[in-house]
Amino acid sequence: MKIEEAIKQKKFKDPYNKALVNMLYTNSYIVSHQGKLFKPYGLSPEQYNVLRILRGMHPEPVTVSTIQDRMLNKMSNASRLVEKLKQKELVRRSECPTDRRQVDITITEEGLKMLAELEEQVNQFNRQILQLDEQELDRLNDLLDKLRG
Amino acid sequence: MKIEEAIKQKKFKDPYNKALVNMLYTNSYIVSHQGKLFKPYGLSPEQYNVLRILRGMHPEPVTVSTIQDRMLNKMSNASRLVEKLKQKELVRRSECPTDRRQVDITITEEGLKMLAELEEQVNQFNRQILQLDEQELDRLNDLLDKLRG
DNA sequence: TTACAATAATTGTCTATACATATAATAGGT
DNA sequence: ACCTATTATATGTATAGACAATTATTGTAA
Repeated sequence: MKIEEAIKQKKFKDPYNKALVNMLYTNSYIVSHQGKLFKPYGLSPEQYNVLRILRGMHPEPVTVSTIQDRMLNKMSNASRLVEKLKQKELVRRSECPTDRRQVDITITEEGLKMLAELEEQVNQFNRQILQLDEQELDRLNDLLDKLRG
Repeated sequence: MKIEEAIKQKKFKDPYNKALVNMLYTNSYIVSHQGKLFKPYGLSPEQYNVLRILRGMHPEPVTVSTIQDRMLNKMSNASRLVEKLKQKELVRRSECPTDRRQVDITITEEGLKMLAELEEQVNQFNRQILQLDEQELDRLNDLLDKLRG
């Protein structure tokens, strides 16, 4: 469906405005569906992302600031997300031996198990939610990379 | 900057995963900059969007559910956003004469004035934040429209 | 070594999203 | 007219995003 129909706006000021609106709308479309996928597991999309980051380094621990660096949303609060994951026993925190300011975060076995359970569903979801073929995905990735300058 | 560098992830499972991550990351990039633009005016991006919707219909009033329909984020809470705008006297609420369940929302003169002040800044912002030429913007719009199926 | 700047993480506050539920008014069928 | 379903809006609650401020620790330079 064209963005004009989706938000019932016939005209846009210029292609810049249209593309910006289209980005925001499409993101909201993706995120709202994604939320439903993770909900049965009691995870938010950002919590899932943090688990992915931790698994990528496992069994090495990762500091909170490194998590922050790699998060999709740089402004979100890694400290609090980690706290939520810890309450669910999906991650472990320990004082960093070389720098007492830092906190080492490690994914637990339960965390890894949850990711494994989600793996196939997430792959299917990605294919379903993005109705593009591989060539179009490549073009989209290029355009987004260029968009950010 | 390529998405791989931006979030320091060397590889992605497949192009679907990469495009999804790229969408989320790029959206976050846009929204965080957009927030700074509106902040001096005490508006959030969604509040701005609601004002735009109301201006589009002015001087006709618009019901809360119509606003909801046209919002970029369909899951957000139009009722509360309108309440915030009313506190700033940027919109007016009045009972709909033909259906007492509905509430007619109209943008005030102050609301129109604020939009007018923002107009040029927003246009410049859109051009700055999207580092693409017009042909690329068209392609991006097409891909996003197709993406949503 | 002491003083000050820089860094890592946490906490507080406001706004917004997501979603469930509540309240009130209207529409439709009998 | 009456009952019920639907619709429009509002409200409650949990999570998250944006951003300022705080605390604790480390680095650095006089």
